[in-house]
Amino acid sequence: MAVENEKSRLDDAARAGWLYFIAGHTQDEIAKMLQVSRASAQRLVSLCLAERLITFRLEHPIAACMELAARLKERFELAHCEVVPTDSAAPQATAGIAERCANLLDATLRSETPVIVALGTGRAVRAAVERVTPIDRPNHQIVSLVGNISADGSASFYDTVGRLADRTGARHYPMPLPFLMSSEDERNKMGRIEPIAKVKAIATKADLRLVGIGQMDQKAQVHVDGFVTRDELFEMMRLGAIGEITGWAYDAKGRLLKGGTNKRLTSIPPEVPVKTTTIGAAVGAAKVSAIAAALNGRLINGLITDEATARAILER
Amino acid sequence: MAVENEKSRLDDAARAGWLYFIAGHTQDEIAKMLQVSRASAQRLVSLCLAERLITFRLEHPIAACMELAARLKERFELAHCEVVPTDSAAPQATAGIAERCANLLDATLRSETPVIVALGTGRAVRAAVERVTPIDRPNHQIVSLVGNISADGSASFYDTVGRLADRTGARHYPMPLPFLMSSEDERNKMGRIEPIAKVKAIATKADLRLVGIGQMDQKAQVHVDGFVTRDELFEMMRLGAIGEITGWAYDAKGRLLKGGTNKRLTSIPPEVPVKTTTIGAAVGAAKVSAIAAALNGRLINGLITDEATARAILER
DNA sequence: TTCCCGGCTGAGCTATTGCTCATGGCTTGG
DNA sequence: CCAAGCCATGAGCAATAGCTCAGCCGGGAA
Repeated sequence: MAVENEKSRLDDAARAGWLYFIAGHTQDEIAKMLQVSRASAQRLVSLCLAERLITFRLEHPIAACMELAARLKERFELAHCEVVPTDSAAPQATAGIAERCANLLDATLRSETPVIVALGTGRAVRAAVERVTPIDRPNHQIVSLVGNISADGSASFYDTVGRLADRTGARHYPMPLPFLMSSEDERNKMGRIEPIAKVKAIATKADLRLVGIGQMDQKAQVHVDGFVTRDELFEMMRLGAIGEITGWAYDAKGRLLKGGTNKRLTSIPPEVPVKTTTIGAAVGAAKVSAIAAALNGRLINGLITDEATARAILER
Repeated sequence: MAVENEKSRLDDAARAGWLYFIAGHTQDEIAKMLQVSRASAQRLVSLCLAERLITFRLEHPIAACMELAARLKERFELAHCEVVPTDSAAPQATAGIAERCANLLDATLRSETPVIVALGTGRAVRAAVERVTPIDRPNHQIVSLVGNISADGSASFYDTVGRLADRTGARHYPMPLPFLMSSEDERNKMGRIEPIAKVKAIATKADLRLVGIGQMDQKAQVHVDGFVTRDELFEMMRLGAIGEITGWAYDAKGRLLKGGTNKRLTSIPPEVPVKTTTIGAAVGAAKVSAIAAALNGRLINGLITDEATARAILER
């Protein structure tokens, strides 16, 4: 009898679910049809869901992305995660994630109360800044996490901070230092001088950090862009470097390396474990290890990537 | 650009649909996530549904039944249709449909305002009456559509009207006539006498008619039960009889036959096309033709059957 | 350039849904 | 047989969703 009742209850749940989701009736109508109170009809619909009698199938590429994002968020305890469809014509293209990053920046900057946004390196970050909707927010602050004076003394091409400030009217704080100093000692000295200390102080209070993630292999962006030499790169790789964020190299477990260029790096060091919302933006098979390491080491607590990369990270 | 926008809109719709149906967020939350107003989020969810980006799958035997019922209702313009799972152990069993018929009777009889229920023949109808929940409704009326005096003058075993009246305290009107009279003339004469005319008058005003559907083959219930002889049955079959409702034989197109036993039948003739809610209750492969003909001929505007039978009717 | 049109948007209202709580019937164990 | 406890029920309320309407924006024609 108990089993009988149970079965008939599930039958009714299925009926209610069908009428609700498939036939599109209201619970009131269903209640009348099944000769029960509306409250019971509601319970039946709930039961149908709870017992997984009904399943939803979303036939759209986006569905897989949402699913992956949810899994990444869960697995790495992320505050934010977005996965965009992979552009099959150009799997490395940053356009997709840049759009999402821009959207995130838009959302953050839209706030009327002053916010501080800190920016790192990376093509995606740069592209994102270009896509930010112009808006007038003079009380916001944009701060750079990396030195943006290149070796020859000119302002770097990567003047993302300036560009973003242009678009928002926000005060901006570029880091008036070379990417690398000539020695650890010199780096430490520079870190103490007033303008640098001020930038650091602001960066510490950032509400949002948006950073690129670089892999440390022969095609490492920091090397390609001429910030580190071939020898420096190789040394870091020998020390176990898998990836870098704002120049800070870390190993396969996401631990910042003690030696090599990290000693002379002027970039603002990542908080470990991260507390501020720190979104990593990166795509591509080459970056999978670097991204996974950053996630594991809690160097970032947010990720914007594409479907292929997300899948690869989860399958490791 | 138009295509671009369209695509991105569908992407958002898919995202919204995923977040709503799969992740279970509210539209308010989704609005915040997607940086749109709640109204827009609602539109996106609607769009997701409208564009059939999302589909519902109900993994339960009942789902197929609901689907079949909906198709039957549509196809034959039925006011009411129910399909129950086929009892694979006993495909002819009327238990399933009887339960539904009883439920329908319960619902009808529950009304406080007086209703008139008319009953026909059939095992399912009889079984349904037995399952009706007792309730006190002295102002309802239960009327028989068929003569319930058998050839030997005793009250028929099929005294469904009396049984139902017992359970409801309703006034009841059995039809005090044999199933068949000896001649057309006699039948017509009887039809005019006071008590019979009164029963007819009440039956005409019935709010609900619940009838069985019999097939006209060698195992026809009307013959098995001894209401018509073998010869009479064969004659009706020769005249094209496929099925019968309250004894009234009809052909494959659902047209009532002019000759044979129909001339001597005391049952109240079906309205053609039917206006009163008239529910046919029948299951079994043998009855498929008879049911289909009744549906096509608009002899009934409601059907309670099982999955196998429903499927067979629709596949004809 | 200006005007018009179509479609999108958000505000605000109403319908629908989800949930809580008090009640009562039913089962289980003594 | 009775008592205790469990679960289902329906009323009523708070949250959520759906819809209408007026206004706005962008694109195209004069």
